[in-house]
Amino acid sequence: MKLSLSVPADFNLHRTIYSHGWSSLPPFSTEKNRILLSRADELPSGGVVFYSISQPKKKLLTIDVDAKKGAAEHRSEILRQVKSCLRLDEDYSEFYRVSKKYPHFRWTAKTGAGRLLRAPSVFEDAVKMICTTNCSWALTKIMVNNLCRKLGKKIAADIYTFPSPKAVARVTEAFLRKEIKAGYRAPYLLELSRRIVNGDLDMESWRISTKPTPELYDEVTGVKGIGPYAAANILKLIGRYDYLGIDSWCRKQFSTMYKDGRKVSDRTIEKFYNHYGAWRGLFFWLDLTKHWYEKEYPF
DNA sequence: GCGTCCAGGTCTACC
DNA sequence: GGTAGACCTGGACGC
Repeated sequence: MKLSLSVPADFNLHRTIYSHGWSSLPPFSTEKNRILLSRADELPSGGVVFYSISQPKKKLLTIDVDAKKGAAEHRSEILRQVKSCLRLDEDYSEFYRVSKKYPHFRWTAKTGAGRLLRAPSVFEDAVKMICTTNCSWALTKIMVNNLCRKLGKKIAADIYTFPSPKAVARVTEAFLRKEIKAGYRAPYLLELSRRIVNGDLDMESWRISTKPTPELYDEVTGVKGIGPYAAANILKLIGRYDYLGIDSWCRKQFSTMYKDGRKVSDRTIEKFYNHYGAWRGLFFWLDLTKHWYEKEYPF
């Protein structure tokens, strides 16, 4: 089954797929030499699907739903998931208007950069974000792969969905430590999942929250295992760009770009991007990753 | 092949 | 409010 979806004129699938590392973590996957994003999904209705997204025309996406790898009849649900992951319902015209004021950032509007790929659920984004903390990218990939393979639903050979909060909540801390390789993050993942299942935590409401960002930031950092770095990046995937989310890679990259490799404090970096206002987190990220598209993606 | 060391973000205890 | 140490793993390195 093939679905079509019209997209805003400023949308660029290539830029969104490679906006950060999510496209190389399951249940997302990409293909070498093709601008194509695939995903295995367990839909809110319970159906499982596998689909691939391409952009044959500037204002049109094609979604190829593989009928052999899951039920293909969930048309509206699939479209809703794709729109959410690719940030198609969000308006970036204000961001591009601001970016045009800065010669250093005029390229963002010209290339359609800015939409950061996200998962259909905040839960998946949050779990993955915790799995990026205090470890190498290689270990993040191992943890997320294990989560999908051992707790997700199998769709086809080597294709699994991301586990639901319920699926994570029913395993033990020892399982998460040893089988998923989450190590000391295991109690964080377990508490997060169990709080969702018990109804103590409604992460999904963060995407539609009208709370001021600092208030939401406090709520996000209130979840065990989510500190300043993870919270800032989760907020970016919600559409709030007030915080930078500086990690060791960002510090190094900033230092290389602007300080001849000298050590820099986070305060210096924050001051550097402060005048970009509510969009500073997005300017910060696009600035540090601009070279990816000219050289090679690091994930 | 084995042992040691280091990097990485967050939490907790302590000052 | 700031700081030190623990947490855990993979990878780099030396032997």
